[in-house]
Amino acid sequence: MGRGGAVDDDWHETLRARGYRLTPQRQLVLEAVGRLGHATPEDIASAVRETATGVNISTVYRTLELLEELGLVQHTHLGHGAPTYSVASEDDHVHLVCRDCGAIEEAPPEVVEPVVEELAATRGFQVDVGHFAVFGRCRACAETD
Amino acid sequence: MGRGGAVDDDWHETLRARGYRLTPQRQLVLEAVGRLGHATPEDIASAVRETATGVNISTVYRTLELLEELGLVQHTHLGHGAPTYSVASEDDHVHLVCRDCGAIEEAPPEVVEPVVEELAATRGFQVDVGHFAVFGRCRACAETD
DNA sequence: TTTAGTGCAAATTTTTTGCAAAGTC
DNA sequence: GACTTTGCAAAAAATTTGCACTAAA
Repeated sequence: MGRGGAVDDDWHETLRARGYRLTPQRQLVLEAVGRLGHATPEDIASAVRETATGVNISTVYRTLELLEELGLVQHTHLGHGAPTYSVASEDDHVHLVCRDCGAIEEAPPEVVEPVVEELAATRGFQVDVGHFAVFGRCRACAETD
Repeated sequence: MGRGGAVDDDWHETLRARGYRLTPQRQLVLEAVGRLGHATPEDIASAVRETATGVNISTVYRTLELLEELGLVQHTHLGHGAPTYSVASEDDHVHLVCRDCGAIEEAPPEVVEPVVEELAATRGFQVDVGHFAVFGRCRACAETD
């Protein structure tokens, strides 16, 4: 499931480099984010609660905020309510959110490449592909219709 | 400010056709949505409160839900917290949200045309261009950096 | 030991819901 | 007059914050 041993230790450095401490809660939250993929703070709290001693929900919020500030995780707004978190080291991808069933598909960034370039060229707008959210209806829902 | 007289009356029909009633609150909310552009329920409530007798916040929520169901308004998630509403009769457009200053630019749908077509062809995913939200940094913020 | 981090509980903020009164058809 | 809608207030989420206690370094 890993993508090389280095990643597993990098965050220790990242934390200490800025004077932050290494705690089991932070480790658990980071692991959960990686394991769950797109997960809301609530999802993460639940997952962590099963796996271990338990991490308080407010600690989850605080930890996610910290990890995001450090660039270890990032959040994306997928349309409904809560933002979802994922580890930043993973490849960026475009999110396809189905408005009917809520399913989330992912597509490679190349798909939106032409748009990204055009916006940069014509408007100087630098697209953050990781937060690129596309709404619509997935194949399954379109056919059910 | 109008875009033809027909539009002003159409919604009366739309409401009555389904047995809904025509109330000043509904009219005020719909007007405010059109006037404000991308507005949160809260924004709309404030705007309406100034203009008239006042419409309760819960009525604003209920009205927006109804108007959306009728296809008169639509909401878009632009990244931060609250969804924003706009009248559905206006041309669809792509939202460019700056992650630094929060500014919202709009781009014509042609910009994302190639992406829309590719997703339809390869995945059967029907993109709702009106909800297409692109995150990134606007020219001004990129230069300030 | 010293300072950061956590848990807990209370405070906020945002949206939803129940019901009686008021309004539209 | 019958049946919707609204306003109000309370109920539910979803986040945030203050503080005493615990734990890294």
